[in-house]
Amino acid sequence: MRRIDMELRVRFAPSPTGPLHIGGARSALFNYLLAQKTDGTFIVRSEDTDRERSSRESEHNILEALRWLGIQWNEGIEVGGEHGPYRQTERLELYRKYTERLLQSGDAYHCYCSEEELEAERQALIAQGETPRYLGKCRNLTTGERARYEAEGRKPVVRFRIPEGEQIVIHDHVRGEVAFESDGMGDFVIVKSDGIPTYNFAVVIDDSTMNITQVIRGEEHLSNTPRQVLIYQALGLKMPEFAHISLILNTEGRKMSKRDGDTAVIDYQKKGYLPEAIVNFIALLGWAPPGEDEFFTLDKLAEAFSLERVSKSPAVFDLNKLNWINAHYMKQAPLERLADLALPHLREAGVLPEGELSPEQREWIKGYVHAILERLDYMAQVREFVHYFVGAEVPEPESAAAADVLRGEQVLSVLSLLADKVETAKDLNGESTKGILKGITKDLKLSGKLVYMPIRVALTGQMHGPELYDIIPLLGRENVLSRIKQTQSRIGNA
RNA sequence: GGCCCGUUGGUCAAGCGGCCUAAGACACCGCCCUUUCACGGCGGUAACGCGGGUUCGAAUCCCGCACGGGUCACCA
Repeated sequence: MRRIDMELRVRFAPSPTGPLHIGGARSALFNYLLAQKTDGTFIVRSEDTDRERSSRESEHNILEALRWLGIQWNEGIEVGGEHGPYRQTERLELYRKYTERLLQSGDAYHCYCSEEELEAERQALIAQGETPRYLGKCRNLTTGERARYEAEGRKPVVRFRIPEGEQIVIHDHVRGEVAFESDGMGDFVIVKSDGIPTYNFAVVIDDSTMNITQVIRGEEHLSNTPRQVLIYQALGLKMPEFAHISLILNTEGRKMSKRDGDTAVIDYQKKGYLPEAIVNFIALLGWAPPGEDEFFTLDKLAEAFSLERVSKSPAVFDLNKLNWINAHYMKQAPLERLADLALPHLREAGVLPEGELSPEQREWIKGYVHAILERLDYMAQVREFVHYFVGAEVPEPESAAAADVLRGEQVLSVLSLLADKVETAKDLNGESTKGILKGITKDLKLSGKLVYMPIRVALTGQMHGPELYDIIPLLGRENVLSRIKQTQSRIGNA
């Protein structure tokens, strides 16, 4: 066999009717990984035959999401290649030719049934406890009958003629051999009355003409595969190999749907998750690495990936684990990058102005992110900590216990000494703050607890939180003094 | 409803007939670290859906049942 015959060609073929979902991203990823691993070709095309719901905007969004994740394609939309065009609506002429062949050979025929007629047939079958399907009313129309329908102005669809009594066996790389009987299938529509092919037809022509060697897609396509196989056979086309990967479920064990909250890649991008964390996480849904290691870059994934280790059972999307993985990558990321990521969320929180930032502001963001990094699962959470670090106002003590801390007899002297030291400090930074705090315990001969806790509550209203030597410099001299003053007067009034 | 797929701890999963008195990870709980919390370290609780076979031996193979899911569109 020549090299060219052996080259692996895989594809991701989303329908541009919405954002890229987590499940779609995983399908794309698995295809991409296999192509990378084997030096094959990864193609992205668009299945936009649903004119009602498809949009260029969605297509663009999906492509952007793939790029953001780092999933690159070397052939297809916006990239080009020898097998284009890569949008189904731009390939109509091609489908027409194949339709003609099927019509000629008798493997397909025109059907003039109206929606009402079909619906009535469906209901009747359901009432009899049978599989709702098309029974083949128009299978053998005479020319006269056809002419009469045409005269009525009916626009026909083209249906594929399902052979009787045939068994279709699919060799699936994930599921093994799966057998279907042709008898339960009705003749299905391959070309709609507006001349646009349906998915099951177009996908066959595309995969075939693009020389796809492996079709890796979601399990929801498994039941449709025998229909596609029949078309390959009728047309005498070479069939790709199949691999159907299991679905991703929500916490209730059902297929992830919009109602479960964040199901699109963009949702996570907006919340400030890192793309490498998402990739790592979804790779682990339905695929198990050979060793103990759980952290994989895209390159490492491509090295380690294989269909043999893809599991048959569906996986539940576990946000906890995503968060853990994301936190891991955040701790490794350069502070500059994290600061950029934090920026939009801090703006939204109203603590940073729009427009260009001063170098001091940039430094402040870096300091801030650094101070709270270990408590973050994803970047949008930076908003939850601003009250510690921003503003002249200190929140009321969070609890009775916190209020109690401020009732200690040493508190007022601790606070006024702190105010003195902060006011006179040459430079307020982490180091100098440590010195100040230590100095207070020394000067007043107090235990650490009697110093640190009241200061914490006086400055933040909270019993817990980030290190004081992070809070104080970031808060800034004025805010610290103002917060101290505020607490002092609260104590005085109590 | 017919057809198809699946079923190991709460979750992701290893396991491909003896190495299993079933690995690892997330979550949870406890302890340690930290003059707070978090991070980190150490430890713990927790699973082969049920019933039949096959076999000297089954989480692993076969059959049935149950449960979950997918599909049966002029959606993809």
